[in-house]
Amino acid sequence: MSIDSVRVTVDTVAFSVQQGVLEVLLVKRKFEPFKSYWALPGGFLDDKDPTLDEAAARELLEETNVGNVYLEQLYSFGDKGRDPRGRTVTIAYLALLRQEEFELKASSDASGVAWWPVNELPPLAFDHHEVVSYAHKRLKYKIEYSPAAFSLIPGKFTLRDLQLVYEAVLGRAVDNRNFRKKFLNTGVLQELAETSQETSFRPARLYLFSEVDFERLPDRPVFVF
Amino acid sequence: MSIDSVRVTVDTVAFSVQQGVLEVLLVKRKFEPFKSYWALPGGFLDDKDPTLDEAAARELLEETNVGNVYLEQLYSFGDKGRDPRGRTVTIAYLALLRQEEFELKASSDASGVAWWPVNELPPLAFDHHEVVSYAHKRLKYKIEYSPAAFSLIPGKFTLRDLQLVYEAVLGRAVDNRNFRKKFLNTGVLQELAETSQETSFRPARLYLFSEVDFERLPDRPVFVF
DNA sequence: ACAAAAGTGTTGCTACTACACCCATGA
DNA sequence: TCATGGGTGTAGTAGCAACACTTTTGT
Repeated sequence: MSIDSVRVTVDTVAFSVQQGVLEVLLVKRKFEPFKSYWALPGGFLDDKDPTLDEAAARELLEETNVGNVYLEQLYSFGDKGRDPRGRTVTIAYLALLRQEEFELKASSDASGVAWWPVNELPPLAFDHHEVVSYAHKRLKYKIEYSPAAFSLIPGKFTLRDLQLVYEAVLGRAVDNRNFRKKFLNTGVLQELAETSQETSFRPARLYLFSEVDFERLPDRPVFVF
Repeated sequence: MSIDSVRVTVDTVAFSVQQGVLEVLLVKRKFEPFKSYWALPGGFLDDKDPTLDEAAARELLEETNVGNVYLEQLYSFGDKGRDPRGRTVTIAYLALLRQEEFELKASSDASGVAWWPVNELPPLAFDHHEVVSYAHKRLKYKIEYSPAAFSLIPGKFTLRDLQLVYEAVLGRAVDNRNFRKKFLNTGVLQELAETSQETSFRPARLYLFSEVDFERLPDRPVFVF
């Protein structure tokens, strides 16, 4: 048994939607292995991290300056040979956030941080392509029965904002009549008196997501369209 | 950073249904920590294991003599303090099987192996209660949109067998008229000419699960009742 | 008046729920 | 003939998909 030669990292697939495009947060590696490749933000589990979730949050903050976001554990990857330095188990996390809320800042062991459209990724370090595609698949499921979409839009949003998130994540158009009807019927949207102003055309009504009303829904609400 | 002090184990929550009762496979620990407590079968990731899945299968076979079963990764647990020996990350697996197909055999570092009803578990080592309850929750979901239930019954089965599995896993009765109707309509059951004989009352028709027909179903078929 | 997106209603269909009784068999 | 599960049908309802046009606003 080679217990002590196993290393554990915690990496995060952070998604956001920008102008209708689903994007992933990547950092550019400054050191070997995979020097100058783009990779998921993450790093070694530290014995001081109280939990894996906190380790993921810590690494994400250190490497990209993104903090205080929705994070959930995704899957663990541990095939022999996925890291040339030796046996490495990576616990992957999923994060959902709004780009506008953060100013990206690379850590000293990276030469860059950037958002990349999930459909136009550069070559990635390790098996990070596989990790991203697993995360994307999971997000598609999540968005259909959880309030995950609301982590990707501002607190006050229009129905269009919400629909754009669904279309970006699912990768297909949805019927907007049915979309609105269905979402308004769920009762998880709180209509505001305000309207969005930034447009040169008809202003749209703003809504809030109501967490409490969401909790009142049946076990597995379905937001599919 | 304390990279080398992190240990990785792979533990399995193996479920089966026996006479309408959902049961979990446990081993009795022979050594400290938690000596003589019951625990999930599992052990340290070995550098020779090509994948985590294979590590889980290997440990399950070594510790209980159960092999060649449906296995899927569940979740990773890594809170500080969950193992008194030091930082330990456990990658938990879910297994589904039929008790009749295996003869349990404890490994030399265990003093027993047994099936325990999930609702009457003894005190467990480490945070294994949490792991089991996570696995149970996941199984409830899985059974509703995947053919997981068929891993818990023999190849040839009656609709009653199938219904008992759903009731055991979900922990509630289901309407048997609707259950039959719905399942027969999915088209994933192949009716056989044979009937089950072991009863002292009316024999029931036997069915086979058709994997190919299952693949033809929509993305997320729903077997909920 | 034009461009752009906001917003809305109806119809047909499918699929779910709820519910109660007769049937076949072995002992 | 009795006990036990095997097996079936219907009616009401809810919710989904498909589909096109009018409204509001800024320029």
